[in-house]
Amino acid sequence: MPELPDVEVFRQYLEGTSLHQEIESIEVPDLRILENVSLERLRRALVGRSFTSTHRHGKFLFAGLDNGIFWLLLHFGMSGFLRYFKNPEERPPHGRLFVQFTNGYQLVYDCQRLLGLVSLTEDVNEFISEHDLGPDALDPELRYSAFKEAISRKRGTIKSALMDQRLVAGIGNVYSDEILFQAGIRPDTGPVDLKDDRLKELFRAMKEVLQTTVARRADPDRFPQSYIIPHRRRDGKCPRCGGNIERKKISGRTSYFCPSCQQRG
DNA sequence: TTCCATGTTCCGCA
DNA sequence: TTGCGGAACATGGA
Repeated sequence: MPELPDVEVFRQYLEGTSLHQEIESIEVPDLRILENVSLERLRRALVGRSFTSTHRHGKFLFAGLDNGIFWLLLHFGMSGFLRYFKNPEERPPHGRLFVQFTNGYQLVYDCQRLLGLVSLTEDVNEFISEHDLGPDALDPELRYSAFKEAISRKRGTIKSALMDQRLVAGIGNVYSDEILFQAGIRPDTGPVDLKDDRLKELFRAMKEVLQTTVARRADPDRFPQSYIIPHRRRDGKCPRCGGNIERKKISGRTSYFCPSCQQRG
C-alpha cells in the first residue's frame, strides 16, 4: 500500500540495509519504468558509487549517492516495494530495478503494475517543485493555518482535497479513508461545509493516523482496534459502532466509511 | 469473463 | 481560465 506510511517504511528499510555499500552493477529488465533517464545515464550515476542518505517527500523516495550530486528517485505506484536479499530464491517476481552490491546482496525495486517510476535527479527540492508537490503531510513545519487555507480553497469533496498531492503530499485512497473516519467526517463532505473545529479535528487526525501507522510499520495487522483500514472491504463492520460500512465511489475512488459515525460538516 | 485495485497524468466539460 | 471528475495507463487476482 504505497502511501506515505508505506513509503516511509521503505525509506527506513533502504536506510537500514543499503547504505555505504559499493554498487557493482544495475539491471533494468523493462525500460518502461524509467522516467527522464536512460539506462546508460542511470548506470553511469550508480555503478561504482554507494548510497549515503535517504529522503522522502510524500510518496517519493530519494536515495542520495556518495558523490553528493545525484539522487536515485523511486515512486511505488500502486504495487511497488523494496527487497534486500542475497539468496536468488528470495528474488521478487516483478523486479524492475536490481542494484547489485559488491557484498553479494541486491536491493530490488519490485513494481508489478509498472505505474511507479525510477528516475535520477540532482536537486530534490527542484524535483518537488517541478512536480507541484505540497508540503509533506508529516512535515512538522506544516501548520494548521496553512492546511486550512489550502483545504478551504477546494471545491469537490474533502476526500479528494486530502488526496491532492499539490495541497499536502503523501495521502492516498486508503489513508484518506482512515483519516476521515478518525475525524468523524464523511468523505463526500464539501470542504466549505467544514467549520473551523471540524477542520482542526481533521488536521489532528491526519497527523495522528500517519504517525501511528508509521510506528506500526504500515502493517494493518498492527493497527489500533479503532482503525477502519482492516475493515475496509465489502460487508465490513465499523470498529466503533458495529454497523455496516458503506462503500461508495467518491471523486472516482472507492471509499469506505461508517454512515453513523461520520457526518457531513 | 468482467470488474477492480493503494498510483499519476491527461482530457473534456462546466 | 480554472478546476473538477473520469478515463487511460499496466498487470493480475477475484
